[in-house]
Amino acid sequence: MNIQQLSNETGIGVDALRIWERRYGFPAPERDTRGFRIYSAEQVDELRLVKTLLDHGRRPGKIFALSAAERRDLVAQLVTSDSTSDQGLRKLVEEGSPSRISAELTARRNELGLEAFVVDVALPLLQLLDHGWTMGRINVAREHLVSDRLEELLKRELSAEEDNGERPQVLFLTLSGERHKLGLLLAATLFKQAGVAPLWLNEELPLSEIPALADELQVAGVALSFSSHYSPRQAREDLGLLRRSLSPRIRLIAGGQSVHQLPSLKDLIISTDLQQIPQLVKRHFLHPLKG
Amino acid sequence: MNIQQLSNETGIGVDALRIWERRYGFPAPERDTRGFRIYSAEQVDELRLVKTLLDHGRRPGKIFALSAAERRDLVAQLVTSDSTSDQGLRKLVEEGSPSRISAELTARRNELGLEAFVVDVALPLLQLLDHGWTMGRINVAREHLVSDRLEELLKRELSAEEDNGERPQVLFLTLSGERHKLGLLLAATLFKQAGVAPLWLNEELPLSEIPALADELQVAGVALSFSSHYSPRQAREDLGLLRRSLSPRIRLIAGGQSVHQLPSLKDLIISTDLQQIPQLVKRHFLHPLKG
DNA sequence: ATACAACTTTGTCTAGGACAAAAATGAATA
DNA sequence: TATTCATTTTTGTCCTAGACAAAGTTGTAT
Repeated sequence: MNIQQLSNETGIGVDALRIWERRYGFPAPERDTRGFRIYSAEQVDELRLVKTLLDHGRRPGKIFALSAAERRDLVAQLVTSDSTSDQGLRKLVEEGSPSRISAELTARRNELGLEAFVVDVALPLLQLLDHGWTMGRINVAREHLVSDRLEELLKRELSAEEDNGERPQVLFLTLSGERHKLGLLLAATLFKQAGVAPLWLNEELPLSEIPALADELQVAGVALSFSSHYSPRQAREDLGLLRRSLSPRIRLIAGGQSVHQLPSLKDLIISTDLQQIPQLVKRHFLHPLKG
Repeated sequence: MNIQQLSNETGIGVDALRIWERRYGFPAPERDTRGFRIYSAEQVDELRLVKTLLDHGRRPGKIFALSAAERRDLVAQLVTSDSTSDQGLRKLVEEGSPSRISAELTARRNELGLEAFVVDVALPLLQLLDHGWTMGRINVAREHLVSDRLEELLKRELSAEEDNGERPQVLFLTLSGERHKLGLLLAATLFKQAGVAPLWLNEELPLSEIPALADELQVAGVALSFSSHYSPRQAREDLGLLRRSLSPRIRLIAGGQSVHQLPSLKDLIISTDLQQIPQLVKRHFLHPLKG
């Protein structure tokens, strides 16, 4: 695998890969006849672990000071503890066929109702996927297979017709560079359940486009999420800028890893817990004066 | 805008941008205090046009020999869909509300049937969006708003239950780094209409994961698309590698800009025309012995 | 404990060079 | 005239190595 492909697969920049080799001597790929780097499958796996550690806030200097085994242990420690006791769910993730997965998820959704499904099935499922993937228990393909079925189900819920037409509209989207959308999708589903009309924008949008769009669509709020891939600093800066350029009557809601320990900004709603979304919606959208 | 952002927006590689400046003196961006390139909005627009010309087969040497006005004229000439006579569609793109867009698209789909809808509405719509965007007529937000509604509709078609269970399964996906999925989604819809059972993977997948997945799912084929953002060179290499690592009985289908002028590989089906998908499916999937 | 200054780490940019692959050109042949 | 083949030109992706601001860490003084 060449350096460009590796960069695509891991999300680590080409320049970073080269300078790590210069400074830390790792990764040290083979070279082809032209002197071009060729990375082995083992190096790719190793770099995936490195990326996970980076996403959890460790710095390269520390990471490369560890042995491969120590890195593995550390990752195991950091990744959300694998305490999901739902064996059915685990089995589904590890070996279910696409149609089995869809069927099982749909069955659970109907049995539990949407709200309980999101909190007790969808969220644990995401954690299971995340954990299984970083530890190498399940491969990327498997992860996508499962998460795509969940996404399909949730999107269907989102686009289903509602009873009345006078709900406040809320725009759900991610900024350019933020590719993790499933968490936000869970939130959007709960928002809908709680009484708003979610408008889901699937594609990432440059910050500068948002104020005009929100204005044009006359939404009551804009909800964003920032996964661990997004630097917290950047998230804070973006949210500040967005708050200032957005009309004051439009509520701004942020969620996701990178926003958990954010010093709260003025007129910014931070949502760290899916379970509190119903209250959040009531307070900020349905009975705004009582809040 | 810095060089990395520009590269993301235009799909032109960072190295290409720098070497064009070295060789042709264009683009010649301002520099900040550190000597870093800063591209102006005009240069970004200009480079979008350049990219369009490249995608139409012109070579940089020729492109940069032209004046800005000549380039604009040439693009106007080359871009097909300005001739889309469907004024309703154009108006919808430029000023329809999300719900209006969804309603209109659904109405047309029901009126025309799926096949005609894809060919006569969805495809022209994509071209209209692409054209409007390259010429600066519509902004990113608007483009996403419209394309997301179309995506929603098509996904619903894809996940709708079919009559019988014995269709050959085909896996639809894009490789890591390829983010344009709508063209492939149109194709998948037509594949379904023509009698295969499409399995849509929404998230990009590393090449190396595909053979095992295809095997596990027992699919009859794998379909990929490569937009103009994907370098044709890379596309060819990837397809060659995939062909070699995929079980020979699994058909491999490729589509998209970057694959149009590809010297045909052995045992690779290249699909450049949506209209021919029904025949393609018949020949390769339904009556494979007659082909 | 908190604030501030000094130091260290890090990734993204810079420049210019090399070279294979693709495209264009030209010459020779059918 | 059309087709093949060899040569030349064009082109983008990789290479090395250096610079520096921004982010993170440490140490000191309040």
